[in-house]
Amino acid sequence: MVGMRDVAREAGVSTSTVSLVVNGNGYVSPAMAERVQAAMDRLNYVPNELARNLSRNRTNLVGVIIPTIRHPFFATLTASLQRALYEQGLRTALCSTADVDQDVSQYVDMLRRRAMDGIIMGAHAVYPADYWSSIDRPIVAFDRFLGGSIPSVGSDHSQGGRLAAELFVRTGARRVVEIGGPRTHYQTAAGLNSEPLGSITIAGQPTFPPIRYHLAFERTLLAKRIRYEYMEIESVARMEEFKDAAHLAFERHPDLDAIVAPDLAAAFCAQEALRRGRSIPGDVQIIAYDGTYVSDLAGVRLTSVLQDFDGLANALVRRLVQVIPGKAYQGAGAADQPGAGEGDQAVSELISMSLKPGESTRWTGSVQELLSR
Amino acid sequence: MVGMRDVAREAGVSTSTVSLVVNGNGYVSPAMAERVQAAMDRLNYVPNELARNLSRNRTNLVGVIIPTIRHPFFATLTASLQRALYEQGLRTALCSTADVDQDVSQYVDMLRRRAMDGIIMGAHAVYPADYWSSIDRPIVAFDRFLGGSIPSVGSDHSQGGRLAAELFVRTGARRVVEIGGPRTHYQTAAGLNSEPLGSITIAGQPTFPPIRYHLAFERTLLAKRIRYEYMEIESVARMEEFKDAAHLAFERHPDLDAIVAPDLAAAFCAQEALRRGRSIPGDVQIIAYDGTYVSDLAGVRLTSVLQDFDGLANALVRRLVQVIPGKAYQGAGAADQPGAGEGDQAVSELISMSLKPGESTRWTGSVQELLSR
DNA sequence: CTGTTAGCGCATTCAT
DNA sequence: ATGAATGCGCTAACAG
Repeated sequence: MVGMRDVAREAGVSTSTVSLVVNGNGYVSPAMAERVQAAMDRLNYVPNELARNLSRNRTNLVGVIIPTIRHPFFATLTASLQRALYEQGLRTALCSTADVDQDVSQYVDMLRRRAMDGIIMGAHAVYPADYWSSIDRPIVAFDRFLGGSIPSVGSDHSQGGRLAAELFVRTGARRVVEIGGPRTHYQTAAGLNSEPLGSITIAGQPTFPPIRYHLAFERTLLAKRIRYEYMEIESVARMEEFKDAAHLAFERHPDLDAIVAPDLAAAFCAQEALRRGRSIPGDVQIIAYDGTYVSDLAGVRLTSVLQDFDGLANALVRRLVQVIPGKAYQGAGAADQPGAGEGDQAVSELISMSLKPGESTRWTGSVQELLSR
Repeated sequence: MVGMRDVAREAGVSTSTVSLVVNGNGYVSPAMAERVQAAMDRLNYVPNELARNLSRNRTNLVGVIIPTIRHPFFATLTASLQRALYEQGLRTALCSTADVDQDVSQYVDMLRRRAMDGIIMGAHAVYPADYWSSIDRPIVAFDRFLGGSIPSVGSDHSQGGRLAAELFVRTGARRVVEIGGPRTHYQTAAGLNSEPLGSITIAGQPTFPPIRYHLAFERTLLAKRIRYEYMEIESVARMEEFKDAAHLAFERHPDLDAIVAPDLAAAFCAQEALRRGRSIPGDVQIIAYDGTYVSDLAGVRLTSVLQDFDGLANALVRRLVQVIPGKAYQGAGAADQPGAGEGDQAVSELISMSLKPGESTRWTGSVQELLSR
């Protein structure tokens, strides 16, 4: 293997000079640069990143921890994350817990051992209150709280829930069913922080895990005296559950006239409705919550409350880079916002959701206004 | 940061002893091991993998190159790969080309610079004939040929195509439409190897890229004088195309009575058929080719010719590990097959496909036999 | 069995 | 602007 010293010898210079031209850091006279470059070409020199990594104590690898990459939601998010990371010169290590049947702690260990520069935590895990903060390495959380000073980014589910609920209110829904994730996740999310479930403010910071969506949705509907039911999905990783849930929703609540559900479940609901001879959106209105490509697979184009995947990814990566020692965020961010340099240092950041019109809900005049929000 | 020498000093031993207990390699007296362990705990020692990597010239990272992780097919494959890799102590670097809008060569560079121990190449790319072999680092190809001695693994599409065709033959299909990937991929796959398109043997090795499926399918049908059309999808990365293709299939061939298509396209076809008031499988039979969870989203459970994702992943990873210097495959493999140690050294390996019964095709007596193959 | 020692390949002070 | 020297933290011969 040809190393830097070989190149140096070939070019008749020292290794440090070679290093400089390889990394384009300090100033090297054009003549020298030329000679070194020629030597590198001649010897077919390829820099060794292992060595560079050890020197700079960095990997340029970020772990993305999610339940399963097979789920379209996480696949979409991961795709956006990969792009956002790449724009910062970072590579993506895929760390799905369910696909490998492995605990999150294995990935955290890699972080500790410096096999990764940081992790983006988007999977469910129950740990003592100080577990995450005690790691003391770059971590950001997606759609959840990991405690104290660990930054987190997520969609503004409070707003999303309200959006969905108001759409149903304005289109005259009377009997609404919500299909959602495990309630235990909500419990632990709030419980570990010793906050009552009803409270949606933690440590003075906005709170965004799905519970907010749930609460905002429920609250808005009940205020209008619309009947409302919650149906729980056990595991996000088992996709068959979505199908069962769709079936059960109609079985248990034959008189339902409106459903909001994660888009995979929403797609199944649409099929179930049609199978039962109930028209969409005449008899049953459906809102897909999330808005991946799946919402187009249902037969009808599903109206959806969609998450801004690119926005989420950008925010997550920006936050992560901020906590990686000696790393600066590249591109539009804090720098060009005068005075905003240290502005958004709140530990959590909310990315707003939007309404994507489809054919699965009615569109009265008063609904149009929701779209422009 | 506390390093090995600190631990050594604390335990009153030398660094090499510490190294031995950390890695559990050589023999250390239990007493020593105990003392070292205690020192490590006391000092909260965490080994630094960057240093270990440099020493051993290894990353334990494998790049999985695919077009896009958003596509359910590649998501499913990637999930299986991640598991298979993890079982060999390897981590997964996600390298999708379309999601990042980046050339494959960037990832190959990482491989060259030793940022990864190897790559699994599952994306389309056009390079000169000797590009891949000249890299001279661990590479295996998925469903394609990269030239000379680079191992490749893929589904036995020849068998898969025959399976689909024979099912249609036996259920009396008369007018069949196949929806498939870009023909240019076929062309280059064969073209670069200077092989006529009709030939499906390259360098005496079995050939498996999708062209085989295509050819086997076509051949079987034409032998029975069944009318047959091919519809091309331009880009695998743009999922809307599947929807358009489904629409076009019915538009261009109103008299079709059987379709085989990648499962996303097949799902759309099912919806399109139902929308046009054509019953499934009465008027139109549909076979989903691939068999990810998507084939269950169509409303009817789609009959599918499915790829053995775990089998593919295991084979890919086994082959890759074989070409990683100084690395041995863990678990069931060559070792316990007496005499098979060096047995399957053919450059390409075919994983067989199977038929998954569904509601989208008819099931006559003579069809049952196909299932047991 | 354990300690000593010499790298792994590059970054990066410092003098010059 | 360049070069010589030192260190990153660990592994693996080799010697004892």
